[in-house]
Amino acid sequence: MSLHTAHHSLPSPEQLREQLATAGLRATQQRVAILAALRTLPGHPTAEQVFRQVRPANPTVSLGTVYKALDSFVAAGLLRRVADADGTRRRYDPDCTNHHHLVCQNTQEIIDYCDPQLDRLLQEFFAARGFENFQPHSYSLHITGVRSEA
Amino acid sequence: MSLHTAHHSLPSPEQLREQLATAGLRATQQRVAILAALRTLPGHPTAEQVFRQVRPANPTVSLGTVYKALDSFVAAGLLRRVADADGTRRRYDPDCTNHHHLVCQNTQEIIDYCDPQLDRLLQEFFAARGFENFQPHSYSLHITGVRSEA
DNA sequence: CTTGCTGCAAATAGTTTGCAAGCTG
DNA sequence: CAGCTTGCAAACTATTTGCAGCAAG
Repeated sequence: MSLHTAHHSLPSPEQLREQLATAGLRATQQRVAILAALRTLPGHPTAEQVFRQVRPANPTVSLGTVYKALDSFVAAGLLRRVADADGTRRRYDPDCTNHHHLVCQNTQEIIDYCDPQLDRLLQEFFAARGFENFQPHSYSLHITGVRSEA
Repeated sequence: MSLHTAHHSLPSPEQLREQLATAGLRATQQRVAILAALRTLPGHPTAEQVFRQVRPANPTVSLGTVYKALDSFVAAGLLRRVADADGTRRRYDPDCTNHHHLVCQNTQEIIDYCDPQLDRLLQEFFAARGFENFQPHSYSLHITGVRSEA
């Protein structure tokens, strides 16, 4: 079973600029660098992690700018805000397609998990069942357990 | 379909004291009051909300104590820490049995949702499927949508 | 009695905001 | 060149910590 360790080929600066433009955002150097970092970092990075990834090559970028850029990305739908297990910090999920999460109880590690078959199962289940006063829109399954060494 | 608006009958101080003792915690006045508040408050309260609930009747309880008590409750398995949608604050879920959540996109409201049939479905699905290097333990479905007026 | 718990206040962590100066379209 | 964006620092919010005194078992 594949756990979808997202390694899309890394986009070029031009592609990033275009993504920003399409989203209706100004393609500043900082935003391009931040978006690039998001495509590089695995999992669901925090603002701090993005900052540390971006900083070396762009010593002028400030943490505040990272926060502002991430906010604008979320508003533009390029990114999703997710809470980490503790709820102490915010994480950003660069994958906006619907997916599920495996959470390791020991390490707190969060692994993305895609499963169209599961999606179908849930769709069908709730199509048949339905709620009285709630219109479901999307489903995300949070699977808690322990990572076993393969 | 019932949405399980948890209204167990409220436990007496003695029962609360016993719950604490059973969990291996000293039954201080503060903890009894805090545990009582958790049984009263609907949904997934924040530390602040618990504090405001407890304070009037117990003017001596401090916010710091609420935090410490909640932590010890979590450690003892009386409570679950959950993150709110924003990930900015921590919430505490007094229901430690397995359940799912409906999240309203408009109001951010979180509604508990119990469904043994769904639980069974998930159990069966993952029993058949299995992961390569992950041992699933429990499943929690996060259903995003909009609350429609009934 | 003795060990853990409380209250207070100060410390920390994460995020937001205000504003002058800079860059993008 | 108009207006969004940046960088910086200060402000906030949520949570943690240190420690002397108190109380539960």
